[in-house]
Amino acid sequence: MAPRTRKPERRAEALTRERIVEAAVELLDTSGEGGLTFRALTGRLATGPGAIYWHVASKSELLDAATDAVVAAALATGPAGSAGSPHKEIGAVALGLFDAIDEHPWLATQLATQLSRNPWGPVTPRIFESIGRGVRALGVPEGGWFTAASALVHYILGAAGQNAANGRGAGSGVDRGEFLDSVSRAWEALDPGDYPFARAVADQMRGHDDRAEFLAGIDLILAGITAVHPPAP
Amino acid sequence: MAPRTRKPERRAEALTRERIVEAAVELLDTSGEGGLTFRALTGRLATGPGAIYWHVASKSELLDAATDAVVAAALATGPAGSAGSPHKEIGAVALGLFDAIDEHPWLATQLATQLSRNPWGPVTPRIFESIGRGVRALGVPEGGWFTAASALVHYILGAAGQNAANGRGAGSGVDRGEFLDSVSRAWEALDPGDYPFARAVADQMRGHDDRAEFLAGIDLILAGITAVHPPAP
DNA sequence: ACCTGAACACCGTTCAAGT
DNA sequence: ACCTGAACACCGTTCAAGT
Repeated sequence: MAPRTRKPERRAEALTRERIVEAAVELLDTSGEGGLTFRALTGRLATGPGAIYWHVASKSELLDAATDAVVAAALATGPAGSAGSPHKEIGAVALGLFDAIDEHPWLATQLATQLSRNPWGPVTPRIFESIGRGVRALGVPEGGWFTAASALVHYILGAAGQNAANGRGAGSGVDRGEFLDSVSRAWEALDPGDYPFARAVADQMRGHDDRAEFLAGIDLILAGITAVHPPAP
Repeated sequence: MAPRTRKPERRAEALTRERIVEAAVELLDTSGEGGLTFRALTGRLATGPGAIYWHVASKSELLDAATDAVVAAALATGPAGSAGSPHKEIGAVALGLFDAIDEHPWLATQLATQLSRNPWGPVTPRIFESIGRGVRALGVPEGGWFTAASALVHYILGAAGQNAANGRGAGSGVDRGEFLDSVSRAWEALDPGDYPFARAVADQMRGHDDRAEFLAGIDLILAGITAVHPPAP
């Protein structure tokens, strides 16, 4: 037993970048964005801050790594091309990200922060790739790939951010229906001269289903792509 | 002179919530997101932290107020309905936000943060209203208003966040062409098995124009809206 | 090469005290 | 009602020292 110590893979003791990122994700999931501190991290990993800084350059690098790890996992489900149609495949990828944000609420803010600080980091090509395959399968001519994929990616990230706080009501304690109702009433109470549209739409907002609405937006963009690039007959 | 002191409006000395928000925006513009601290703020306003806390509940409320102020200003240009067509009007609103983020780079992160923390705060109805008027003018039936406006708003916010760092190269010191070129080469160097699409599209990415690409995405969504809701003959 | 942990500079926020 | 400013708790990061 314990013969050569050649591959101590399973040792929980070894401090690696991976283990640090893992612990960071757990802390973020458990205690939210404010929960990730070097104090909490050293406590959980039973080390000092110096040990963490040996593997990771800064807190923001750690956050980037956590974000990348969660996004990669979200995009890895669904073996690429598994869905029936390109349309469905794009929807599946989008919903994968949507659900990841639902499970890891900190991801919305962090994705936005990371993408606006470093828009061309590792996360962007990951998402582009998953969406892009669907775009290509849709029959869009090569010249339109970048624009079509960009539009979808931007929509997905924007929508995901906006819908993040709507989650399954986890933590907030307030019922989602009640919450939307109060927002809807707030919109109805806006100045009629300044906000005619918001008031008119308040009722639709009240009853809307995040997921369905999210997919309806995808459908709208796909319809636009098809209209601009009609499939060959 | 100085007869009754009834309306000391112009006195620079009076500390008001407005003046605090104004100073916060200036600090953010000058020194970036990290530049807004209560120390810097008290220095600039010549007071103590307690004075600021009398007018503002917390730093995050102050950030929200700064965001709202800048967004309101960005949407206020263009007297609503001034553009020729609904299509152009939506484009103008979108570009207004796009440019605001270009001028205030911190706005991208802050918008994303605020919208994912409090998606139904004052900023949302503002943007919805501006976009929504265009949607209505487009002839979309009332039942489709919420979905169409949501799709546009989400796209705009997502794209704006992603493009924020591309600004006029202000601060970075690196030429934009050079920068995109290096990113493009990085994408071309990705694993061919894992990233076929990203590699194929790297060249289009290299030469792309943010603004034009942004508007092309708007066009795509508008085409989708028109396809789903064909205008009455 | 990897880890320890005390120390540093700085932060948001509070609050008793003033006017 | 509005402002002052010292004090508090906490944070990310560093670094001389250990193994």
